Amino acid sequence: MLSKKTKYGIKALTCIARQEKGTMLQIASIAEQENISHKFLESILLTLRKSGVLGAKKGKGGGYYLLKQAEEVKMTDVIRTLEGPIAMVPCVSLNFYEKCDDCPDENACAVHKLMIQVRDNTLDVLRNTTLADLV
Amino acid sequence: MLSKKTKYGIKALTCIARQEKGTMLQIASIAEQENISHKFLESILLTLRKSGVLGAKKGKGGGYYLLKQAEEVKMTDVIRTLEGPIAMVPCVSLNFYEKCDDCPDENACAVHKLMIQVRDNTLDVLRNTTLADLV
DNA sequence: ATTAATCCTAGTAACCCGATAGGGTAAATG
DNA sequence: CATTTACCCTATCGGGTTACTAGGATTAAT
Repeated sequence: MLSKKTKYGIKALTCIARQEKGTMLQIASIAEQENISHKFLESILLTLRKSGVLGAKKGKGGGYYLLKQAEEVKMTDVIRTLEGPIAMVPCVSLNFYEKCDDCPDENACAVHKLMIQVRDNTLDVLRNTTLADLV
Repeated sequence: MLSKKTKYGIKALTCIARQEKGTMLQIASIAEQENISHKFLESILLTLRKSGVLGAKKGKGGGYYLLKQAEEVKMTDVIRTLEGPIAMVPCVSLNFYEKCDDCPDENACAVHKLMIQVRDNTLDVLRNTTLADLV
């Protein structure tokens, strides 16, 4: 299940991407448009800024803006930043790999085999979808 | 993330499927083979029995056995039984649909659009993988 | 100086997951 | 028929995560 954090994050990004280039969008404005708790959204945008997708300007007239072209913001990156692993099981995760404590042999594991396929198909979608495709 | 419940369930099913037809496999035996807590596995197999995939025989010499051909046990069914929805967001779930409380218009929602694609790709894999493919 | 905005740390209530406890029930065996 | 074996079922609990909140610090325009 996708967390609300990720869901809100993607929605916020599309809001910002729809903005004319060079203009700012404020937390309050996004929160109202998308029915998101202001404070919660604040923490989400902070994470996105730290990850390098968003820039922010403080003070009066400040707000958030995209640092990259919308075409360059891949969904894989956004989801990994906000949600964590894309794989359904740590032992098939590319970026967050972890061995299972049960399972002496990964290659013999039915779940492993199955989840690699699921992961590859999901990655295929997420890698080829950018923010530009969503606005 | 796949819950351990589902993970263990799939592993247990493959154990049972590997068995010669007509023979029983006991909880204790599966638990030991796959390093799963005996009691936890018990509750998982119970769920699978109630869903109609497994049959059980009580008493001495009892155990679990497949009620269907391994080729007929689709991963979609198993996962829906143990994990619940396959979709990453309730608003794109076929079997567990739920409207989002934010989101006035689903068709205008970026997350919705994206997650439908992910769902379709995942379903494609899970529908075309049966227990027989995993043993 | 004041106001408006982001930045940042901490905390918390509610929920879910994995596991356990403890007995109940059915069936085979001697 | 008693005993043992193995599944059936409910309840509970600790720990972790999620979604959200509080409260102020910092920065920048007016």
